[in-house]
Amino acid sequence: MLETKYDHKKVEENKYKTWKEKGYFNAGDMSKKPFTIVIPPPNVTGKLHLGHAWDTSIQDVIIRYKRMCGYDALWLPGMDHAGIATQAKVDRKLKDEGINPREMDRDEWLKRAWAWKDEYAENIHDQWAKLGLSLDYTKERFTLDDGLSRAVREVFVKLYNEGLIYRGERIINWDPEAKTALSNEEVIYKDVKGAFYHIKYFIEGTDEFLEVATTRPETLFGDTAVAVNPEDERYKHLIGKNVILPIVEKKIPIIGDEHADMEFGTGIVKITPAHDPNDFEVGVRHNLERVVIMNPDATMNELCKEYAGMDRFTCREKVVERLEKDGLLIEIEEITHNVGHSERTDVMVEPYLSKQWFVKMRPLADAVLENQKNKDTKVNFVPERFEKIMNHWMEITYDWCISRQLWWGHRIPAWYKGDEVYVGMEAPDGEGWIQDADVLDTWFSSALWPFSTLDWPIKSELLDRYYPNDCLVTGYDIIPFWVNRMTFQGLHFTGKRPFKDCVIHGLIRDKQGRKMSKSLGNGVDPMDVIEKYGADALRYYLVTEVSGGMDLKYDEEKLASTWNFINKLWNASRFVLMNIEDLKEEEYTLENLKIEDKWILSKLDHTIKDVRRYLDKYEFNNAGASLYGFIWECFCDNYIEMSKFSSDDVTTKSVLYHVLSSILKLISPFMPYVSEEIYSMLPFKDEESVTISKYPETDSKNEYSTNTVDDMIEFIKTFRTFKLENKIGKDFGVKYNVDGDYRLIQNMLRIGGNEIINREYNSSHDVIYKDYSIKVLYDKDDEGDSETLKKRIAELKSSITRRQNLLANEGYTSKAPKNIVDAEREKLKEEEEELKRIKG
RNA sequence: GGGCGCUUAGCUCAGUUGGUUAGAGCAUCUGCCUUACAAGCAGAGGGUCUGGGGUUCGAGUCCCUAAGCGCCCACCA
Repeated sequence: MLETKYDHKKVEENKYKTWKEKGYFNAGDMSKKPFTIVIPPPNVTGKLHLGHAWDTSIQDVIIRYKRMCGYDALWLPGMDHAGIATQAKVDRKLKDEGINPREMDRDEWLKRAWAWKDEYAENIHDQWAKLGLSLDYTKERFTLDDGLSRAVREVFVKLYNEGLIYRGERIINWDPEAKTALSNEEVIYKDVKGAFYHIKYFIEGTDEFLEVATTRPETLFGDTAVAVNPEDERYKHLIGKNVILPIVEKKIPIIGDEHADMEFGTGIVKITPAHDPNDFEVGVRHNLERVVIMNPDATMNELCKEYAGMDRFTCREKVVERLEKDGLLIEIEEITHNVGHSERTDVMVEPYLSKQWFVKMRPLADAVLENQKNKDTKVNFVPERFEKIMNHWMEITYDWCISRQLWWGHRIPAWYKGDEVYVGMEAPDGEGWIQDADVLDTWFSSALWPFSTLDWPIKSELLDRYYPNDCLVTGYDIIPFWVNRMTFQGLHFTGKRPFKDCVIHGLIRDKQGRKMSKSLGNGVDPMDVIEKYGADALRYYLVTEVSGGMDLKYDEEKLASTWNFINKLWNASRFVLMNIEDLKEEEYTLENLKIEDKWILSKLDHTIKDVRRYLDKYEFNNAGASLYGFIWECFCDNYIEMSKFSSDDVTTKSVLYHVLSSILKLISPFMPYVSEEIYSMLPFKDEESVTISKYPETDSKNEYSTNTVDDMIEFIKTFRTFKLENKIGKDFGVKYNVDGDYRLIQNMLRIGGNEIINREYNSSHDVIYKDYSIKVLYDKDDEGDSETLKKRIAELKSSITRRQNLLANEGYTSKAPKNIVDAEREKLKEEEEELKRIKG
């Protein structure tokens, strides 16, 4: 028998291991229709956070539901090598050991990185297990696996041969800490206090100067022109002349270019083509020299005279001091502006001229935009609005910088010999070829995840059967990084969308609404939550708390209340199990149903219908609310109470059994542990585990009208309210004013017998609801109608007036749908009758 | 600058294609140890749905508009 209290620790012990050993999570039943989800691979950098718990819980609910619905459900697990993030962590660890990672042999370093990966992958496995995720580990993948690496090379080589990958010298976002290029998506813009330095650039051979305003005076070493707008009346006559570059004392031309905004600042811009993306474009138009003035670590290089070797920020100070001394500094205007920072290392990104590999995005993005117009082949976002985010990105996207100056990742399959470049799956024959030292952006391999995990480019059974994936679940924050890229790569290489549905959830925030982050220290470890409330509570809370796509404010009180809900289910089960202990399978029957049996079976049927409908639409909050209401209100508060008066009846037992086992199945995708625990204690069952049982289906046999019992319940409530408001204790009498079936009402109110009048009372009151009317006899000191009665009369009167007015309105009766108007008339009639009865 | 979201009970959130008197959990108040559960039960109170305008017989829901909060994208010499 069950303990009186739900103990999540006991319940969640050992079950996962059994499920895994039994192979419940393994896909491959070819007789069934496949349903696939591929997990968003977590980074092997560390622990899973609450966001992962949310993301994976949603997926587990979907996949368990589909599995129970009879699909060959594959949920493929895997992890991401997470290039820059992992490399930074491994480097830090090495530094802590006193080792300079960049002085290590590359292969030695990689050994350390793989050791790190193994360690953290185990952590993640443990956490997945605690969460109870039904992953098919036989198909687990890692982005650096041989197969996936092959897929990466294949894609690189093909895109290169198609002219969609190229190598070029461009201004890229440079992370001086990690010393690597970054993509635009890896740059976070933050408001930073800075200044406009107004500097005099003297016009060659004159005493006149141009007032140039810049936020980055230290880059003047790389200036190769000064631009004014060609339409600018103030300066256009100067175009073609030269200015003397301060400190450097070099002549540079004044050019006319539309990049110079007449309205902004002084209208004069210094042009530094090697250190600013806009200036780079200007440089291309005017054929300007590109002078790189920094080293990869963002210190100034040898072109910067005595400033060489200085950090860029120190250099700025020194240059400003020097300009001031030379009388070239006009003004320092303090401003706040947006400056790019590296997503991973948080250092200020340096726009930097360097040779990198790029994916030419335009044709790939256009293909996505085209495909999204086709209802049958598009990626369906849930909620729909997130499609706009992808489409917008596709519209404005520009070439993707994919090379990273890191060690941890897929080596770029390009080899160089002098000026020759070879791109191929394997190293070219012949002597003297040197492979590109760089690796690919992590997201390059992630972009292939939906099919590279299924053996692509090998045309295997896996790929054939499980691709496209049915569903992808992820947060809206990684649509640009990942969803978009999977979509264009999927389309380009398989000719199909990578997944049919893309279910988007929000971010987890703290109680104040702030994003959870390491720096704020407001993060919550899902393992701590599981320790305290159990995985079932955490899962149910996360999955059902908010509607789709919304952020979730983490609130521990809600977990406590979810725990209470499970405890309620636990105790209801305890009651049922106690009552059906002796129920034999062969006795089980749903014949000879009493009215309350029909009522609960019908309510169950509705719940099944709702939950299925909501789950099919990925509306987990609605599914949760539906289950919660059914379990607590319909089953516990009403049916169980009613059943206590016919507990020896084999039909009652059968109904209790039927409803409980249905509840366990319905809730199993959300709460796999507790449902399993209780299911295992049923006297007989369809399957050895609820995990592999069949998800309940609606049954037209159970479509009974629930009105009668609903009305009785309303009557019971009215009666109780009356008693409470009039402080009536146990001493009162009742008289039945109207004939009818009062059995349930009597039982629930414990007023057994048709008539109880123990003695004379000085007061009485009719409690009436719809077809039921009971006179309550009691002692009362003061006179007059009871509050309950007054309230009901007032309620009825106002409602009747409202309905009369509504029905008198011709616009309403002529334009509103007939069934709604009829229902209105019907209700009016009922209320009028009730009022008449009350007033006697 | 462009776009998106949010604003509903004290708090956290639901609210299907417009259709009774807007719901839930927590919190509050009242009464209960009623043998499944006091982490519970039975009740109660609490909302001019951010403001303004419009469409409609009818608006929390659709349209316009204003405000506050949050996010995304772009620009910022």
